[in-house]
Amino acid sequence: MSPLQKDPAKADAIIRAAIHIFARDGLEKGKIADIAKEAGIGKGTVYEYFSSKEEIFHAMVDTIMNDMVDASETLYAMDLSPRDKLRTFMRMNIEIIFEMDEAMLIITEMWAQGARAIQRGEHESTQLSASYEKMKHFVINILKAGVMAEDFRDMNFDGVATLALAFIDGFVWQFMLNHDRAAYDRALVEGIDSFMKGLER
Amino acid sequence: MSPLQKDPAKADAIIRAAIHIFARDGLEKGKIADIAKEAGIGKGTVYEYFSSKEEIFHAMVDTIMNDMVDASETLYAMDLSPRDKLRTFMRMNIEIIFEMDEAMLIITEMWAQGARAIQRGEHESTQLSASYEKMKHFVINILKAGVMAEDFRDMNFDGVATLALAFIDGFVWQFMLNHDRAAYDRALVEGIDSFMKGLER
DNA sequence: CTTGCCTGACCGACTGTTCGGTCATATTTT
DNA sequence: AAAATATGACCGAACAGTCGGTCAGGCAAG
Repeated sequence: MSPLQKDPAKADAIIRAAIHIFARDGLEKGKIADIAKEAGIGKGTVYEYFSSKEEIFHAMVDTIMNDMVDASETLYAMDLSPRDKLRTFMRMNIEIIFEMDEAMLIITEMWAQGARAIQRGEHESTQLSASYEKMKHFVINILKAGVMAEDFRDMNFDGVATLALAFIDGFVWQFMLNHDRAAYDRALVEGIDSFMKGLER
Repeated sequence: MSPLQKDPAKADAIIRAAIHIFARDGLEKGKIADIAKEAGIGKGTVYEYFSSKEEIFHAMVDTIMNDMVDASETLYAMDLSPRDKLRTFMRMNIEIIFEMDEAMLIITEMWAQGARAIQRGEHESTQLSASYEKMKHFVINILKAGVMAEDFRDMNFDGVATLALAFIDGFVWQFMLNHDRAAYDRALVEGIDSFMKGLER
């Protein structure tokens, strides 16, 4: 499971290479040989650091989700009124995810993989949903602060946080297949405005 | 790419079998042999109806997206006030997608595939986004009717429709990895309420 | 007999993983 | 200091399993 001892920097280089290759070719079609080449090492060496392709998947998801949660945490730490904070949190989160476009493709595939596992009756998919829960708690806390400050109406926090995260993901989603920057900006502004309006007292 | 002379019912049976197998095993790992067995025919016969695995993908996406658009169209045709219509449209659409859970998994993978193609510079991904545009237009028309009837405030229709669809997709998404029915119901009610509240005048 | 669908054994390309061997560097010995 | 030795990171050729696609023959209908 763990990047064995050895040189952690090299393990990280392999992960970065893997993100690049798997984003380009897909989880199944992405070849270990290509990852090795991309990382500037031999194919055999990859197996000195990770014992299987699957283990690379896991390490990769950890890296990606940590990056995402870290970014969200930074946004969450901003010193703003709840209203402005929520608005900025949503907008910036979307921007960040867009910039992590390679990661997004991988997460999409891993998500499908996790959903299949669940439908098969396995309950393993904690890796992705744990990160998701963390992000949801950021939103919930902002919402609670907003109600406390009388910025927002009273609400079911979990439901509204779900709406917020659904919007973020669904939005990124839609524009994965439609790189129309102008439409994107317009929709983002109006979408967030409309969402914020629904929170008013 | 070509549909087929031959027996269209058998072609359809192959598609249905393919949806089942690919949802279970993934697009890459799903085997033609398994699809044939599931459809109750020999592997060679599959190739009488489709010339390649890729062609099965395309036909499958067509079938799935047609089913989804048809379902949305039925909802869209309901005779309700814009307010109730939008509410019902969103709720029912989510229910329908949940019931098409196998299809959802496949669309997720195809979506990632399409996004990769676009990042590669190819502009092919019309198949999925065309259906998406249709659904968006249903929403836009309901919104327009709502403004006309003075149910809703004035708005940027495209932006709000994007929000609505993002919510639908993102919502289904979140619960692909978390089959908590109670949480799902609560979040859905509150999410839609909040969304609708953002549309008030 | 001819036509045409149907079949599954077969082929060959592909790729995750293994493993015996190489070599740069560290450590010990002289 | 220099030689001898030990270590383990590194490598890629070879292996073994997998699967999409083909095709020569089977079988039913007319």
